[in-house]
Amino acid sequence: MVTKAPLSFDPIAEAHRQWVDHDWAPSADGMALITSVIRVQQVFLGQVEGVLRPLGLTFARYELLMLLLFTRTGMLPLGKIGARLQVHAASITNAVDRLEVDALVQRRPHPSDGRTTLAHITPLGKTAARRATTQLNAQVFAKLSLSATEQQLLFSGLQTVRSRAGDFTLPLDQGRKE
Amino acid sequence: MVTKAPLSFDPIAEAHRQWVDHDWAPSADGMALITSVIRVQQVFLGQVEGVLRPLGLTFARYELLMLLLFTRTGMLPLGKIGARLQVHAASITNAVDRLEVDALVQRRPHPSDGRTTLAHITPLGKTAARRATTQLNAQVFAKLSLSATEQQLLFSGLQTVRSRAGDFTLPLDQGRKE
DNA sequence: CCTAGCTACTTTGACGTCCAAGCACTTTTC
DNA sequence: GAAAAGTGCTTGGACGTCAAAGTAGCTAGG
Repeated sequence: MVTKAPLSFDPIAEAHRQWVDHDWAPSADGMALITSVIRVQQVFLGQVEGVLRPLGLTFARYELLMLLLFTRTGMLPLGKIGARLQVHAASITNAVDRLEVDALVQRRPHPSDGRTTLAHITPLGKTAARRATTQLNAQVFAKLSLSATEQQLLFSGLQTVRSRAGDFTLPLDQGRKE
Repeated sequence: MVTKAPLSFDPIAEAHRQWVDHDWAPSADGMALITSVIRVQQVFLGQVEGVLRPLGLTFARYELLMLLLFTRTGMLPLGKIGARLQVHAASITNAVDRLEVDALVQRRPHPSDGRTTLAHITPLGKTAARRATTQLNAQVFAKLSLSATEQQLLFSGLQTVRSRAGDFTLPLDQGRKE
């Protein structure tokens, strides 16, 4: 987590100032926003992994486990998992490999399509996923130190970005409020 | 960048629904927000690195270069760089190693403190940094597809998160608006 | 002085991500 | 039906991040 003494100024606001000083003002806000998202991700991911590490999980594996946990049959083709989690197929292969080593997931051949492999969550995997969720909820998700309004605003703005990035297309024009 | 066909629903909104269904409602918003930030970071970073790759840079190295570029003397101790960019010392060592291979940066001994190493940006490094900035500004930072208001709102919310995470402490109570 | 304790940086190792290639198994096409 | 094209997963390589351990060099306390 790096855990250093805090700076006495906001480094991103400082970068924004530099951008304006260098006549890049039109891009300054965009730069600051993108840099902020990257940094906040680092902060959040650090908190999440801090909770998961003692449980022998990482966020990538946790997400995969939860996806399977929420599935009626407890299994999903690796390809679908990649589409849902928005990660490269190679990353899924990697994650499933490690989950399989820990016996939290098991690979199974697809009954009708020989190319496809299914990832199936084991009882051990379900237990691990539930326990991790309990801890994440208590130690991270429920303590964001942001007002409900702020959280809603942030989520909504980020949803717009995701939507425009082509992550998904909402049936209606939700996710936007002019 | 993954570049897959978009889903017909928002996967994070779906996860939020699952959280509520499983009686984890109090943590659902936090989970959704954190997951959103992690995903949006992936999107932004992908766009940025897409521009930088042809230039032989990564975002980590670009940030380091810009930090040096903005310095009067063009040099900074590795430790300070780590503090400013909020990354682990080992990551700085790694980044400087690679930048040095490309002759964009040069390591120099600190004049008075034998433990400290300075990273000094070369003329080649300055050129690379400026060219990269021009492209990033034009192709990414200036085209965020968000209204100025939305950007401002997002930035502000994220700044609050960073501030509360201990990244920095503002002299006044800026960065918050109740 | 000289040892004990910091500090600053590097090294090594574990993971995650992506890209590019390679394989094997469909599906299409003629 | 056999070749061509497409799909799904795995492999190997390049990078980035962090944690932990190791190595100099600085700084205090006795």
